[in-house]
Amino acid sequence: MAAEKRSREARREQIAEAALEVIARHGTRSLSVGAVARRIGIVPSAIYRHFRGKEEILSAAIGRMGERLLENAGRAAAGEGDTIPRLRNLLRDHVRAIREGYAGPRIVFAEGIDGGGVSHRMEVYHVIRRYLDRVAGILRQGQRAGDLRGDLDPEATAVHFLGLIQPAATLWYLSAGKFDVLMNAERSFEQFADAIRKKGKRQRVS
Amino acid sequence: MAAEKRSREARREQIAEAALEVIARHGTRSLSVGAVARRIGIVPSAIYRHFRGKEEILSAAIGRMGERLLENAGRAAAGEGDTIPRLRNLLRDHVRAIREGYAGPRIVFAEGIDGGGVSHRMEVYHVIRRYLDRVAGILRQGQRAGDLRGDLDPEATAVHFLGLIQPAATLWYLSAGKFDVLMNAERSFEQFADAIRKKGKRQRVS
DNA sequence: TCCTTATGTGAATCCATATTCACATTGTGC
DNA sequence: GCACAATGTGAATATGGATTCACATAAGGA
Repeated sequence: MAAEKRSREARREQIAEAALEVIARHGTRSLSVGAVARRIGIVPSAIYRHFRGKEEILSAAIGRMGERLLENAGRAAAGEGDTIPRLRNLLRDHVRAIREGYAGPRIVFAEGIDGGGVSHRMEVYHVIRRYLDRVAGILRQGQRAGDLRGDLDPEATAVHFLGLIQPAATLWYLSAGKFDVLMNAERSFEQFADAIRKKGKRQRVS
Repeated sequence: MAAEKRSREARREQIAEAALEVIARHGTRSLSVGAVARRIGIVPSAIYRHFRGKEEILSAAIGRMGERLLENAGRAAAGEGDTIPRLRNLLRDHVRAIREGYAGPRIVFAEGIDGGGVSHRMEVYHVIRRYLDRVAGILRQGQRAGDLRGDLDPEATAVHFLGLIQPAATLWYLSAGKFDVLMNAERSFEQFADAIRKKGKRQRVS
């Protein structure tokens, strides 16, 4: 039973997407060339027509995952209104992504990824760093707008923001979805918001 | 070159410890029966005299790791004086463990662990939950002592506490130690402390 | 329509890892 | 000292995954 041929571009996209889906569904450790091929409906060796090997697939998948993560943060950065609700919305986006089973949160928040060398770690690291820069940007905006304390360090606070969701995500994955990620993330967020809000500051009307 | 024979008990301890050392040094994905055996200086098949298989080694390693994590939290719980410095000390213990290269943080904070089934995920999950219960206990003590806000939810706040260090740890591992885990964890901690401290409360003298 | 190239298939190869098994050696108890 | 059990060794086996390779087929261009 021969699969339909696809153009190089189309197949590369499909392969990278299938890799993310395998990760999302079964975890990063279950990613194999075979699993990706099966998901698409081709044989494993066909994959090598489009990617030089597993390492290249991983890089493509990480790149994709990173774009989506940055999109989320970019949306929050581009939004209008008071900073804290925007950050809350970003947090909720992450919770939604976790629950709906996207691969990005699983890689970043819970399991890491490794296909044979340091290079993927650095790729994931740079994805996270770029994301944190985005969040730090939002925090700086908030400071300029007078929503947030002027004395907070945007970079370190962005790391803290990431920590509002990471443990909840980890526990959600470990418990196969039983842990209440939303409630915990939001409770943590309220404490965080309390700490970063400029004192005496009321919420601006958006 | 024959290795010295060891009693069952001694060897089991040695194997479990070697497993944690392999993880600490090279990450959870590099754990193999062979790597453990090499670390000890015996052949891989000798391992099966003492453990039924890799899965049992993993369980022993997770158990050990869990005990150490709980010890740390237990020390903070048993300490005296104001709650917030005790939590800060606990946080610093974690940072130290990360930097000194213990396996526990690597498993819990960054990479997870998997040897073939759901069972290890649940083991790690339970380790973390027991740890969080310990931290929640410290928070309750703090509430009763009047150090902390009475309206904070101890369980959710314990999750937040975990989030003060987890992203920093993840980034530290991903960057092979380049990320400043201490500074970031402490900055996050200051915001956290601000949010949970009972208002108008001065630090008790210990 | 024909030819060439791109892509898919199926078999084979290689490698690493987990594990079993038969033999060897050491340590303990009588 | 001897016998037995426990533990270590080294070879073999099984499995899964990554990858290569020769052949097959489809698609695009002349």
